Amino acid sequence: MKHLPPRSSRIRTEAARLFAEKGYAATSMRDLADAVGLLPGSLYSHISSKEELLLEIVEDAISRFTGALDPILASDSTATEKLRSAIRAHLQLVAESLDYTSVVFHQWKFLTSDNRERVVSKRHTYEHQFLEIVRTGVSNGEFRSDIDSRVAVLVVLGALNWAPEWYSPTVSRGDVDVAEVIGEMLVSSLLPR
Amino acid sequence: MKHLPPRSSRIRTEAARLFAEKGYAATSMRDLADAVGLLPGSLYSHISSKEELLLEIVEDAISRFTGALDPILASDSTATEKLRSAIRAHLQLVAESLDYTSVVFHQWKFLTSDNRERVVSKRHTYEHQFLEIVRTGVSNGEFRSDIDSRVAVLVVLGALNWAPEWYSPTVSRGDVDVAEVIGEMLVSSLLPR
DNA sequence: CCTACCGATCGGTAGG
DNA sequence: CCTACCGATCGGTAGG
Repeated sequence: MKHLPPRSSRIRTEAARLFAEKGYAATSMRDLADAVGLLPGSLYSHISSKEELLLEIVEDAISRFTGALDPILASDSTATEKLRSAIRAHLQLVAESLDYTSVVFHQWKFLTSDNRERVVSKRHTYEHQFLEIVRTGVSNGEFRSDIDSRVAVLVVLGALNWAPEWYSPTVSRGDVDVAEVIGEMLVSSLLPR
Repeated sequence: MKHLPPRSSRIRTEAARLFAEKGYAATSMRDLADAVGLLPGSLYSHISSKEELLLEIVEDAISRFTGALDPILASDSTATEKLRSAIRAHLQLVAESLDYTSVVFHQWKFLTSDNRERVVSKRHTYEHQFLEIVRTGVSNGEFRSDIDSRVAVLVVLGALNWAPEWYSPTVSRGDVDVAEVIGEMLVSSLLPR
């Protein structure tokens, strides 16, 4: 019988689940306390505030995304291969931690002032990593040049960011690997015809 | 000097704006009352409840989307042309009514029981309209057959549903028509190579 | 459409 | 980590 994870990380996991499911604003600290088996006030010996909890979840999740892209960007693959790897890595993270991903993409708006700005800028970093791949591909002729690179990134990330809404371990259990299909579609959308 | 729209429709417009901006749960009836220049209690002579207001906004918006696809599906164009038209129509609606679109895609989760089920089923109808286009294209050879049609629809709608996050009248004021670029990318992603 | 108000619930804290 | 509680705010209503 394994021992449970330390309470504070248990709290973060449950918070991510609740924020993903009900939304940040509609999740009360009492909901969270129930989920981890504490009384509401007791949460505050482990966390400092509700928003701090959201911030930790969001920053942690974004770091995983940007971190997964670093080795891909640093590799000496073609832009086409890099884009395909980036898409695969992104969907892998989505599947691995659906709740965290869902929170980072849909709940970051509830952060206020400084917290919000920091997160927005980290998200821009992630978008920029994709942009770099696309731009490289356009300039060396791998990708078609009649498509604006920034729009391309928004389309690709749009399709990917929407994935937590429907992507689930079940979907990928079929005989086709859904992530590969998505990657194939999105890469194709950029290849010259 | 034009006269203002009737108060009840003004309430719905402002509600859509606030729900889109702050989220449904985080928008209070007091926020809404302030926005339309009434006292909180007075709202209830025009609407029956907060959720009813959300339901009206969401159902109205979905109807515009499915309604826009009807003539496209009924036309005798090729699947490729239909898909391109559907994408254009979708983005047109997004640009025209950003708030309503944002609410329909991100706030429908706050509907409860019956209301929620009705809305989910209307959204499925919309997805099915796209699915029909893609399936037709696959079976007559216009679209590649190695891509699962359902996944294709989720990718296309993912990219489109994400658009309210960044798509704005400003974006399309450049020398390129962003909607055309998106359409070109998404159609290309399905063409045989 | 306002006045005046309801009970319920919110995030968070003091003191142990 | 619990007991006991805070002021603020919530969606909504009765009566005019």
